[in-house]
Amino acid sequence: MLISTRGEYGLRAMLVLAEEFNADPVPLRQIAQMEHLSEQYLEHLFRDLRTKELVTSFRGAKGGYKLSRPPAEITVGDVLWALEGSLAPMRCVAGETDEACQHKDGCSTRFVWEKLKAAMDEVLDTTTLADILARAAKE
Amino acid sequence: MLISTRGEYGLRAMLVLAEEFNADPVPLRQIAQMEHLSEQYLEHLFRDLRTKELVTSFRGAKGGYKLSRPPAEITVGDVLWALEGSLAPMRCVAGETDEACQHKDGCSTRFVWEKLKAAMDEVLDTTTLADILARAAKE
DNA sequence: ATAATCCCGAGTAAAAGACTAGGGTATTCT
DNA sequence: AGAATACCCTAGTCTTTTACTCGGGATTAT
Repeated sequence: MLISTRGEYGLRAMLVLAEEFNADPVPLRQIAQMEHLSEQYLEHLFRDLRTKELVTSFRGAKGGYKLSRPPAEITVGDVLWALEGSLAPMRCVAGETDEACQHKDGCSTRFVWEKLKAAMDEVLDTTTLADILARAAKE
Repeated sequence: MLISTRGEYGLRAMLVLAEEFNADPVPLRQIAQMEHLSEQYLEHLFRDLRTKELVTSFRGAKGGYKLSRPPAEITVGDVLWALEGSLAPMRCVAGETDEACQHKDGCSTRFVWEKLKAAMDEVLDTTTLADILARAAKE
């Protein structure tokens, strides 16, 4: 019941890009060094971030990545969903691949998972990268 | 980022006991049959539920398990915490084994995990087994 | 041309998850 | 007393997921 390193590292990397939003693209090597992460591992994460159109890539020398949208328009949920796949506490409320609950007799626990997911979504969908930067700046 | 089968099965089993709170102890075999679960696997879960004092066991013929407290005094969080170990999205906010965040430069993502955990705890700590039964009865 | 980058498919080692096996112990019913 | 019922406990195993590494190819600035 934990966010994996994909989500953790990915969010940290996205915050670096958020800080550099008005500058040149940032190469992964630089992010890796700043955040003490494996460059090769980051590449995998960024492949997903790119296909989900959260970042734009620039190839070749002087290349790197930039956010596709301003930091205020990217939520934590966007990032985690792209990297973790799903953020629901239970498959039956994950949406996406709507695999029905196979308990005919009305799964009584489902409403708990729905409440839990709603509470999580509330935070994930309202917190943006800009919010995090603003919060960090105050300290 | 999912609740495991431990939490899922355990909660379902606890709901059976909640329904039978005023009756005789319920043997695991019966719960296993009703919920289509492995009896042996349930035994493992109930060991944890017992050490966390959520259920009381009665050995021998006519034995089984009963809730240690009324259904209105056992929350979903109690059950899941007993079975899943921790319910935080990130180790650094899990409490318990307080392993400090090793980012000296003030981990800016931490506040997200704290908000997320708070939102989850709100649901987990306020929803009781009695609430779930009441909800299920309405349908 | 060359160096700096992103791009991509495999492969792998470790950990976690989801159980099963098989014995022991306490209690009750007959 | 003895059989049956049930909890109790330690191991072990199989599968899936996680967290990476490896090695090469494509693209672009200088």
